[in-house]
Amino acid sequence: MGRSPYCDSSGLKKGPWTPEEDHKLLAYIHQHGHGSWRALPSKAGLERCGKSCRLRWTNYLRPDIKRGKFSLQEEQAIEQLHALLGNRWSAIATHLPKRTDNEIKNYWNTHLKKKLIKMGIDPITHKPTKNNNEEMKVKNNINNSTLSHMAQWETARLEAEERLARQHKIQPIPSSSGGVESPTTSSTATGNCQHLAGERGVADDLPSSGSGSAGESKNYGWPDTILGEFLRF
DNA sequence: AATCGGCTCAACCGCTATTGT
DNA sequence: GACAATAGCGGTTGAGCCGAT
Repeated sequence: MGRSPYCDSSGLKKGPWTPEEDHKLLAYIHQHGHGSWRALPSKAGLERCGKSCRLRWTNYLRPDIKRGKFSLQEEQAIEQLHALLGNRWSAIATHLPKRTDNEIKNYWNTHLKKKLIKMGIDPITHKPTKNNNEEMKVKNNINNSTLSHMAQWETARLEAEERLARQHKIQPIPSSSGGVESPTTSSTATGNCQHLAGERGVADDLPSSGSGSAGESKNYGWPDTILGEFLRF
């Protein structure tokens, strides 16, 4: 495939963003939306590639981003979602409103992974690395059976959502968003999560097995009841 | 005060998926 | 259907900060 390179090397700036650049990007997006990221930098007067602009916006400048320390609840949610979804950070991010996949990924790599290792838990399998005490075993049995169930559910749900998305292309549904959501967040994790929250009927359409492609890590909205039950463990 | 090492996190890179022609 | 352009994802890097020595 003729894929364009990450950034044309011709004089485009790299590295940390300056406040002026942030301001230019923000001002442009507020006025016009991002439209085509590829075309945005020249229109906004930025010497950056579109990808860099998109990253800056989604990971830092978006108004619906919460920054700062992760709460205990968020931390537990990440641990449990990671046990279920693996390193699918964007999928995990859909369940943590206002957190970006990049932020969650960083937090996982710098804090949670180490914490689990310290506790004698394999951060990949989420199983005890050695024979821990009986209490741990019982706890993990509960978790594993729950997670296994949830994983099946998740796979099936992905397929259903995929079908739903295809239907929407044919027959677009009216948008119900009304919050801080900028016009540019339509394809972001948070946006999709909120969007799909109103489409939970898809669960009724669950197939028996699935092969949700790895790349399709968008649109993970869980029914609150199930997610709530899941996060209790 | 200097410097060393570990940690954090914003940003980059390479890839795949999706969309358009 | 083939190809090109674009969007998005996950892994990795490196600059800057901070505490220990």
